[in-house]
Amino acid sequence: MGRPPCCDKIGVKKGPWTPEEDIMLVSYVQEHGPGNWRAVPTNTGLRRCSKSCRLRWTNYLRPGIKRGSFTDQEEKMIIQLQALLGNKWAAIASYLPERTDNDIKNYWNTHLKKKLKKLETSDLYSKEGHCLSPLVSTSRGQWERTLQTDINTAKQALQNALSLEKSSPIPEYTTTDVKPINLGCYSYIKQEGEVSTSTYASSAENIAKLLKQWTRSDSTNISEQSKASSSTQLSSNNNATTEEFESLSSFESFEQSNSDQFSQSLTPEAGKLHCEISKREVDVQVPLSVMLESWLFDENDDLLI
DNA sequence: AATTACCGCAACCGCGGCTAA
DNA sequence: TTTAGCCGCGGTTGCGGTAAT
Repeated sequence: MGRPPCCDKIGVKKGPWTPEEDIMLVSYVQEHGPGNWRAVPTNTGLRRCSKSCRLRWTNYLRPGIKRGSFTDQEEKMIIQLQALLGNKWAAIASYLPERTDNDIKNYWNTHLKKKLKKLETSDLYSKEGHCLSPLVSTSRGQWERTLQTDINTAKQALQNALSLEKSSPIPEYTTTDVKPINLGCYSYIKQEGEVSTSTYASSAENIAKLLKQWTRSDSTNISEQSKASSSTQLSSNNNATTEEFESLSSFESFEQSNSDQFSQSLTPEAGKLHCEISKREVDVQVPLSVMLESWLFDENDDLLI
């Protein structure tokens, strides 16, 4: 099936986004909310295809995206969720709402895959007598045993991660952890020589301001628009703005709005976990770690057949 | 100092699911 | 029922930065 690419129209721009384009896109999304992407290029005058606009928003401009290096907890979660779900990056990302699926996918491909490969070949690993990926198993029975072990391993690792989190909470995401500016845009600036770094910074601030105003003035609409924010890289060079964004930690609404879609794409195990999380989030604001813990250590868990 | 190799990340591409006409 | 178009996802590519030689 498939369809011809939407981006081979004449005059459609490709490549890194400029700050100006970012502002145009953010302004539009503020006004109309995310969605109806096909209308974006027409209504904004952006010479980008709708797909590119959506991607730019979801992977970069969307409020609440955490940038910088992954924490140990995040890393462990990704490893175990990957073992459970496979390369379902969007589903995995739903458990790490501050990370985009693209980020997680990149991190997996560039770091974790190698790490696990090393682990696989190491003596320690062979002593364990199992592997994290069911792909290496051939027979169904083998696969099921592997899956069982994987789930147990996942639980154990998450238990460790969560107990770690209790004793030493996940560090606050400070401005020092954040790249001051986007490298892609920075490279554009360097290449084109049209605008200086300070100009970009000012543009980034503008975007942050736009987002700030949006989240303030339209707070009732935020959940409907499936968007909320905690902090954003775009405001990283503006401490006051960052703090304001951190106070708006309502990614749960975003999670909730996509809950059904995510659940459908998950395995029964992960689906149950996800539904459980979603359900509880509706009732009360419970920390993710507590919900995970609850699911992980539920003695009546009937999924581990 | 110059060149090469590798790494990380943003963005693109193609496909499948879904839905409305 | 068929077809066309939109959306979202996963895989892949391209490019800038940086470490190694």
